[in-house]
Amino acid sequence: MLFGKNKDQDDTVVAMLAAAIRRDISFGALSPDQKLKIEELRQRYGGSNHSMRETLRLLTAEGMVEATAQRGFRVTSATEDDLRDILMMRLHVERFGLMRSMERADVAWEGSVIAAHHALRRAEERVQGDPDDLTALEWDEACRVFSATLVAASGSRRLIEMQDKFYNQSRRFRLALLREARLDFAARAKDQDALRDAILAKQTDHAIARLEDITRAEIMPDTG
Amino acid sequence: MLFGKNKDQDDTVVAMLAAAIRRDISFGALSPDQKLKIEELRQRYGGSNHSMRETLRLLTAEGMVEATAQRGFRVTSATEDDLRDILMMRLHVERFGLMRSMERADVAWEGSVIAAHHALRRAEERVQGDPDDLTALEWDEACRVFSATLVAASGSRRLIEMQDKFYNQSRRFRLALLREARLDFAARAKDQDALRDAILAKQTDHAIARLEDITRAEIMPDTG
DNA sequence: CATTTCACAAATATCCAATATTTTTCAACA
DNA sequence: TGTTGAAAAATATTGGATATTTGTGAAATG
Repeated sequence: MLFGKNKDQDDTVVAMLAAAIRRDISFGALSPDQKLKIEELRQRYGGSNHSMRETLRLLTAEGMVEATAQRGFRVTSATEDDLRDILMMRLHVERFGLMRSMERADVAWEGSVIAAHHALRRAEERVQGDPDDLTALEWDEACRVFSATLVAASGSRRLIEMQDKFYNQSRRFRLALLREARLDFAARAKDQDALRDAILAKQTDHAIARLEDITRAEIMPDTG
Repeated sequence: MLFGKNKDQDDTVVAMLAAAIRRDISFGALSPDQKLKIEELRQRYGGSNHSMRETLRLLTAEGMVEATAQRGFRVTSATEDDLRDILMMRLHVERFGLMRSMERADVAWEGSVIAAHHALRRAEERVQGDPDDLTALEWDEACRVFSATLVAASGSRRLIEMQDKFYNQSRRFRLALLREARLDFAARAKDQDALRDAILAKQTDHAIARLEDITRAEIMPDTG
């Protein structure tokens, strides 16, 4: 029992469907505002009509899909304003979470920050150039883990959940930036290193400022 | 069908079930951590097994219900820590939203603040003593509208949604405080008036401080 | 010619009943 | 005392069917 593995993973059909559709939305295979008809989705992803409905309801909760009564589901729109709104919220959550994490920091958390930063650096080196989808996915996962680690020691379950939710919503935009080669990897490396160092040096204000820099660069990649 | 009433409204079965269960959780008819078996719920509220599943999935997204794979649903637990976490998040969201609203304030918004404050004051007067459920509901609704109004001009759809979500989660605790007569209505009136005045006077810092006072009084009602 | 109306097709929401899978219970067993 | 392994209970998933709503286009109206 002590070493029982975590069985709460993607066991269920609904969870698998959700993962597949979530990924396709993130990669743009399902476009913003696209109508999601149950029958078509079933043909593409499998599952029964009810499983598909439940899946879409789940994705609606995550903000990837929007539902209108009596008018079905569609992919959440992704305008410039949406991007700004999502990243603004994510920054706000992560800023607050990072502050709290730094207040409650212990050695284990500092270790996980270092580890996540290291993995991120490696992933960023690998993803430059012309990455395939798998490399892009690994890079995105490293980004996700790094961001999640920042708030992991905040002690607030709901804050952690919210960070995850907004990260997922921002993923589409981030992958689009990567595809279009609009990311300044040199600047990112510098900011990420500075953020890690500020965290380890317990310079909260400095860390927050670096976090803001990193996020802002994803809102306006061509100006800063 | 099962609920022959208000057919003219756009309410779907799932939405009606969700409203009923949400209310019963808020009022404590469904206790924290209580197992929610589909069959029992169907007997009590009606609906098919799928509608009920979808409803529970919806409530899960709102944080009122928790789901575990292969182990069904249960009412979200409501410990002292949960209360603190929820109110901390709500305060954080409302604080940020209020700041943004005050930056972008216009006459229409100021008017809605005044209106919401007025309705809240009336509702608070009426709910003192030994209120019945309907009065309590109306009071709660006035509280909700007032809080929602604070962030309504923030310009961020997601911030507004988040405020609503955390308000809904905090409702249970607030109604419990009312039932147990642990609310200091005199202090609330004073704080609410001060908050409204600070908003209209565009004293952001002061308004934020009053908002914090109000929220803190709901976390530790007997010490403030 | 523009507009309204209405029937019909498409899509969505819901329900009933049945099967498969997974947990939980509990008593026999070493 | 602790383990094992069925039986029982609960959950997850499916299929097919029906009601309800929405969208569309042609005929009717002024």
